[in-house]
Amino acid sequence: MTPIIRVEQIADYVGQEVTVRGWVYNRTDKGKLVFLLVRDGSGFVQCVAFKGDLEPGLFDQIVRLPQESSVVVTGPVRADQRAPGIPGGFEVGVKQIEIVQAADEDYPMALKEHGVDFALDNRHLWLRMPSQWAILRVRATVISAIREWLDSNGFVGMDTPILTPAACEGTTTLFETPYFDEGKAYLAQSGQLYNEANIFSFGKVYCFGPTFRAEKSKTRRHLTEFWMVEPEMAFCDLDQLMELEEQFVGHIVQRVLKERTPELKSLGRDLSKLEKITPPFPRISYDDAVAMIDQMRAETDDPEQKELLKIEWGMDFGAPHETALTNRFEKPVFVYGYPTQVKAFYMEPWPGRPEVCKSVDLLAPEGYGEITGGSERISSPDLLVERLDQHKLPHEAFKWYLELRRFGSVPHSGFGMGVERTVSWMCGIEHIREAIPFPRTIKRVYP
RNA sequence: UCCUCGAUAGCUCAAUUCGGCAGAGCGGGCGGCUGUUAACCGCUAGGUUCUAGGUUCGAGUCCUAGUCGAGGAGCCA
Repeated sequence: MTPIIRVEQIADYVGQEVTVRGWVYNRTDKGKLVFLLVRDGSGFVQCVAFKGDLEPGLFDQIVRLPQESSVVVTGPVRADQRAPGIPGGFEVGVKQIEIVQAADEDYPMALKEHGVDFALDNRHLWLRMPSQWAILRVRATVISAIREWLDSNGFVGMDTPILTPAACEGTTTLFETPYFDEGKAYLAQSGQLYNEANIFSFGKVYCFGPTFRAEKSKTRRHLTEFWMVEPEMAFCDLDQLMELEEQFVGHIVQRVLKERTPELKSLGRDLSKLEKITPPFPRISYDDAVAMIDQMRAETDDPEQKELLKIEWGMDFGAPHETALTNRFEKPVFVYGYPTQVKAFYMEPWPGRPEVCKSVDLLAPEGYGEITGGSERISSPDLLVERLDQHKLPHEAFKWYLELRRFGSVPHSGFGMGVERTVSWMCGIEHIREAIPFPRTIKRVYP
């Protein structure tokens, strides 16, 4: 019996006869010779058919086989440097071919660049293109690496609710939905507050799921529905948080490199840049970061840059600031100690400097910007009440959250990491919408 | 919410500073080719130039309004 193989393992079958099941991605016919580039989900492999090797009539069908036709191909595997594909360098000589379905001839995705609108309208088919296939394979590995590292480092996976009663952080806009007799519920934009409850039972936890933000952001870094992993730890301060984050991110990058090199290469990613991503990561304070940006602003001659890089102590960083800052580093860089006024209500103040809080963002290199945001949380019940009042947040909604500080409060910290931004950085792609199978943006909920 | 840009064949795009016959490549169809890499060669079909007005002898092109989209600011992961 001929083994049915996956293309990603084809190197193990050189010289053997195998069966490959998949779809015709491209067809090139040259008279009595035809090349089919077949994808099977695990890779792309070239299948070569000679007219003389096949039953009369069958070759004529293959020559006319439309793109995306489903086929079962059987024949010997050969190593051949000329053969394209992913991983490439191998081909299957066609001895038998079963045409499961000859696809319709009006398949809309051409083997070349498409406009954004067209590609997104056809996302259900665009997913079949090698670039999208490669990116989403990297995404799956990023997710797997996230869970693997947390699960093997004492974290307990906790699912936090997606339907929530109110804003976790009062600032951003929420999607709302009717909720029986209770009035309205809101789609979660973070599981953090629930995780702060969870740590008092489990010590170290993480939640991982979709989050929703009705922000009217229209940039290459934003989705309205995106995936976020949020670890939270009891007995953890800001320094320990940064140590943990760099181990975590380093692990994810190295595992992607180990398992997804063919995919990254097919995307044209510069692997040497990722190979450098190992702990420790540089750490700079917000104060120093402001000074660095101010200096860069003074050094640039570009008037547009000068305007974009305007900064004063107390302002949050915009994308241009982050990009300028990270361009100075080859690794992700921690920026810690942001002004209290630009951050959420629950962040622990810096000892002796109430205008600064114990927050930290991790900014990815090559212009990819913020991939994690975290902080040490306020552990004092009195201070937390004070902050709720300052932010004009209702005590009633936060009653349960305040109780966490009354029954065994401890220093604790956590962060959130955006999966799509991380995947975009790994893959070196331009736009976050390619880092999720079916992107949701302010202008798109189809398909 | 603001700024900038865009919309022409199924797709990607042309169509001359300054208005004058609607074009090419890919994809489709037909034919050719035993090593193609988004193959190549020949033939062929394919158009309400986003919508509505306006200027003009004449508008894809100029003007007005609108629709849709893009990426940037703000906000954020």
